[in-house]
Amino acid sequence: MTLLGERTAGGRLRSEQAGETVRLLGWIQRRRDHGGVIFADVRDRSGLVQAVFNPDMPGDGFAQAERLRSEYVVSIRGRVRLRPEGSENGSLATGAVEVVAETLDILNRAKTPPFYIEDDLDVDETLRLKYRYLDLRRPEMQETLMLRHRVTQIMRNFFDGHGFLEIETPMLIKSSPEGARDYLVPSRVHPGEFYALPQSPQIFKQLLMVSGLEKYFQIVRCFRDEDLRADRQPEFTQLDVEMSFVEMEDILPLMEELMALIFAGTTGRQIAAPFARLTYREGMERFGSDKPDTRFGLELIEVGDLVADTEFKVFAGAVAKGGRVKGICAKGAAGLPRREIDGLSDFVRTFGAKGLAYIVLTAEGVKSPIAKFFTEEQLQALIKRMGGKAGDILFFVADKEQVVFDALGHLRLELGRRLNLIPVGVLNFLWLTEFPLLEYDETEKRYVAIHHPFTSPMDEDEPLLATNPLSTRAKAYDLVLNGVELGGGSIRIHRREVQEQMFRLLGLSREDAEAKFGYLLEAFEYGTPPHGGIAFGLDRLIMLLTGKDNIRDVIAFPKTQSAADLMSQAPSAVSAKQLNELHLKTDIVRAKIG
RNA sequence: GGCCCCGUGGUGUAGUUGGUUAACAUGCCUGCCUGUCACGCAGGAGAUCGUCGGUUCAAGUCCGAUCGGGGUCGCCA
Repeated sequence: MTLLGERTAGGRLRSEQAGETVRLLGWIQRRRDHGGVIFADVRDRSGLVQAVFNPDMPGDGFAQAERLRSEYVVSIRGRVRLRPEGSENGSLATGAVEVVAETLDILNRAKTPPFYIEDDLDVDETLRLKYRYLDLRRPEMQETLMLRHRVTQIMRNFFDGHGFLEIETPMLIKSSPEGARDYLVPSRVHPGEFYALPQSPQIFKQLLMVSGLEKYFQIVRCFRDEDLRADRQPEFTQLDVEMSFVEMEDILPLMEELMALIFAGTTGRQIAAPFARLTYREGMERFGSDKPDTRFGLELIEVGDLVADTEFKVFAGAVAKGGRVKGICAKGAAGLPRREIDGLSDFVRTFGAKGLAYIVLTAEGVKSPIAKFFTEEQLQALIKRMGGKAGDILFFVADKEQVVFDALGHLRLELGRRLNLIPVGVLNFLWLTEFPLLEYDETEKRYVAIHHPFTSPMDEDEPLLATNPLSTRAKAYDLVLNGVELGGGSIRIHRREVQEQMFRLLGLSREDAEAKFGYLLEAFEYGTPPHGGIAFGLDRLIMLLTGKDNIRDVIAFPKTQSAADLMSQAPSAVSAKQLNELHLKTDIVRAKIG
C-alpha cells in the first residue's frame, strides 16, 4: 500500500473512528513538548487533528517527535482514541479524539515560515504575496479555493445539463482597437507583428454561433492592460456564455436559475427569482449609478424645477445651462460635525462636482450657508420635496447631468456606509436594462460603445441610430448584486449592414472596419442566427460569496497594484537573444542581465 | 498621470518638543517539564529603523527625492 493509499483525512476524525488505525500525512501546525509526552497538531487540507507521542512508542519515534518543528512534513501511523475525560477540545472539530502515534516519519523539514500559518492573519500583504505558497496553506485561503472549485463545478454541471458545449477559444488573437488596452505578444515568425491576449472571447463566441454550435460556455481567462483596483486584476476569469435564437427574456431567467444554484450550493442561501429589474435611466435618476446598491434608501431627488428661478445662482445657473440639480436627504445625519460635512464636499469634488450644498435641519430650524438665497416658501418646498425632518441633512449637487449622477451616486454610498444604513446579510440582485448603446467620448471626439460594438440596438430605437445616436438604447443587460457589477451581456448584431453602421458611428472607416473586423463582417453574410449572451466575472462572484473585500484573496496567484507577481518577480527583463529573435528593441537602458 | 495612507529585530507594534543603551508582545534557539491545545518555567540570540541625499553638534524622529505595498480619481468597449 502506498502512503496515499492508506491515508486518512485527519481533519475529519470523530469519536466514531475511535479504535481505528490511521495514517496521517500533513504538516506540523504546532508542537507542545511536555518533556514526557509530546503533542503535535497535524494539518492537512481537511483540517487539524492532535497527535500524541509517548516515550514508550516503538523505535526512535519519540526522539523523532522531539525534533519536530512547525511546518515539518510528516507521516504518522497511529490509533485513534477518545481523548481522556476532561481534555477534550471543544474549539477543534476533531477535539474529541487524538491519534496515538505508533510510527513517525519526518518526510521533510521546514524553515520557520515568515508568518504564521493561521486564519485572521495580520501581516503585510507584500509578505503574503512573496510567499504565496505559504499563504495558501492557511485554512481560509484553502476554503476560498475549494469554494471557487465548487462554483465552477456547479457552472459546468448546469450548462452541461442545459445542452451547452464548453469550447476553448484562442489566447493569441488579433488586437482590436475598441475597448481596453491590449496585452501584446510579439510574433517571432512575423517580424514586427503582434498578437493580443483576449480581453474576452467575444468575437470567437459569436463565430461559434455562426458555426451552428448554438449553445456555448467557457470559464476563461481574460486580459486587460489597465490600472488595477481592489476588484480588478490584469488577468481575470469570466464565465462566458452565448446562445443562438435567443432574446433577453431567454437569457435572464436562465442566469437567475444558475445564480440560485450557486448560492444554494455554496452559502446555502435561497435566492428568490425573478430578480428585480431597473432601466439604466431609472438607475441613474434614483441612485446615480448603473450598478445601484438597493439595500438602502437615500435616493436621489429631483429639485431642478424648484430652484430654477431662485436667487441661488449656482442652482439656477446649472438649470439654465441645461444641467441638473438633485439632492439626497441624509436621514439622521444632522449630528455630523462640520468638519465631516466639509470633508464630504472634498469627496464629491473627486467626481467632478464643484461643491456640495447642504441644509441642516434641526428642531430650531434650518442651518445652511445657502438658505439666505431662498425665500421661506422656496425653502419649505425643497424640504417637503426631499422629505426632510429635523435631524436630517439635505445635500445638493448642481452640474452637468453626468456629474450630478456620479457625485451624488458616490455620496449616497459614502453616506450609507457612514450612517450604517447598509444591512448585512441581504442579497439584492438586480438586472439593469435599456442601457444607451453609445456615449460621446470628449477626449477622442467620437462615439464609443458603452457595452461593446457588437451590441444590438433595441428594435424600436434602430431608426435613431441615423438621427440621434446618443438616445439609442441597446439590448444590453447587467446583473448587479449589492452594488457590484457581476456581469453583463447583450443581444448581438447579426446583420452585416447594422454592424457596418455601428462601426461607422464609432468612427471606423470602411477600410479600418474591414482590416480589423472584416472576418466577422464576412461571417455575417453566411447565415448568422440571431444570438446573444452574457459574461460574469468569476473572481468578483467568489469575492461576494466569501465576503472578501478584494479580488486578490480569491485568486491563487494574484498580482499587485503595479501588475507584478512578487513571488516569481514577473514581469522581468529578458535576454538580448530573446529580444533579437522577436525583432524587438526597447528604448529602456538597464544594467545588463544574465 | 493625480490625490491619500503605510514602510522600525522573523512577524505585529511602541518610540514624546530631534539627545546618547531603539522598547513590548509573539516567533526562533538552548535547558527543564507526562495531558497540553496561544502549554508552562528559566536563559539566550536577533535591528545598519525601505533606499539615497539634505538640515543639524546630533535624525527612527525634520525636509527632499526614490523604491515597494495598499486605497482611490482618471482609465477599465
